[in-house]
Amino acid sequence: MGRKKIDIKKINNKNYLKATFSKRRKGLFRKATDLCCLSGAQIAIITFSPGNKPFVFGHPSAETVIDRFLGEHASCTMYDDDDEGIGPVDGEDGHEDLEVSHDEEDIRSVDAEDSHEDSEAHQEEEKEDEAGGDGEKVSVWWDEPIDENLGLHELKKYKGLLECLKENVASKLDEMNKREFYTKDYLAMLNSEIGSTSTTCQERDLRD
Amino acid sequence: MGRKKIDIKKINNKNYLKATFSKRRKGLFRKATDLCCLSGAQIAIITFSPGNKPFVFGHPSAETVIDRFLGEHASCTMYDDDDEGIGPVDGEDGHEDLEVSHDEEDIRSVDAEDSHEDSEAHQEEEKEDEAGGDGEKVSVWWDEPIDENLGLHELKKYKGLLECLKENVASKLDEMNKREFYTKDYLAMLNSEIGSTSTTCQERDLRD
DNA sequence: ATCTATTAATAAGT
DNA sequence: TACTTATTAATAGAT
Repeated sequence: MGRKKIDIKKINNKNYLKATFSKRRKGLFRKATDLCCLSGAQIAIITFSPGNKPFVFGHPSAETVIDRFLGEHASCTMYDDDDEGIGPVDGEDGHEDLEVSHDEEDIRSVDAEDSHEDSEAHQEEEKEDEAGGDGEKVSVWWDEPIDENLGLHELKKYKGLLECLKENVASKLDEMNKREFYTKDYLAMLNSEIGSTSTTCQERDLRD
Repeated sequence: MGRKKIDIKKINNKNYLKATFSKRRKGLFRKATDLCCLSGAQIAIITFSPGNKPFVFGHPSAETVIDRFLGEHASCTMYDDDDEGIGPVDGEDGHEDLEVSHDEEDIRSVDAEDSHEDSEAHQEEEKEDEAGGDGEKVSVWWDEPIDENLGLHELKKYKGLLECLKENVASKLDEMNKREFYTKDYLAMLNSEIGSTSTTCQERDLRD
């Protein structure tokens, strides 16, 4: 899709790599946004750029979707790494037959890149401590640059921690599910938003 | 992008909704695949369709990326004996300069849909027990019957991708080995996989 | 699921 | 990095 067809293989030129990642990442998030809007599906996208900066997209929020995902296979207590079980995700809903029980519309994404921080945030009901204005790299964890030169070592080191986290998430999620997912009136909010923009998508772009 | 421009707003017609979700979800995953291939970025996408069926894409695996994401935010009870700065946020980054410390190449995704279950999977090093097939809805791609209409088209389509992955793995593996990270012989595995099947991608499709 | 007409995304170039 | 434009890629509607 460009002046010239390109092979889908690893790009080595750093500048080209960055430019391409940036463009395509945006395109990917745009696609996700469209899909969410059209179908009401819940989507979470977590990306670690070539520079290892996290960019995350989520509807209703990355955490919500991730929790649901983890919760659906982590119904038990433990799971070693050998359990790659994308488990039988049937769980709670009997046979929704396309019925979207909770149809909130809220799309958000947060990302961070070396020399470019670009966040697209969308309506939300809470969490909005602030973002941005802290000079250049900002502050809220979910909207943070979050960078560290970690590697597999770190990942390994936190393996246990993560497992613990997963457990917590699993139980929390379970609790949440029992209470009904989210009862917030995203829709109403959304409608008002859509009324003016036809899209719930807002985009912030903080250059460094 | 079609015979006619459509508004990006909630689709109500169920059949149209399903068809659209299906098409676009595939498009989204394809985009993610391309982005991974081109940039080597780690990406995880979790989707819950309108029918609440999970579809997940991950490179190197959804869990890997999710864990990394959660780990970086994990501010809970972590017992890190070595302060390696995974800290939530900031401070200062070492300016990774695009260096991808650990870059295994493996793209996988698993999904399930009411009337359509489609899984695209690629190389992996282990994990292949698991049960999952919990009846009819979901299942784990690596433990599925895979009998019905195999998506040969998809398979062909990923042929080139796999080749690309193999290439990447080769170079990355070399780099990795030097650093002690992973010692597994991904390359050998990859080669045998690609060599024998021309594609490591399997696709299942269960109509309802 | 397939097949085209069209629109959308994007590689290069600026 | 943000635009612009020529092309390719994705996909809406129809089969």
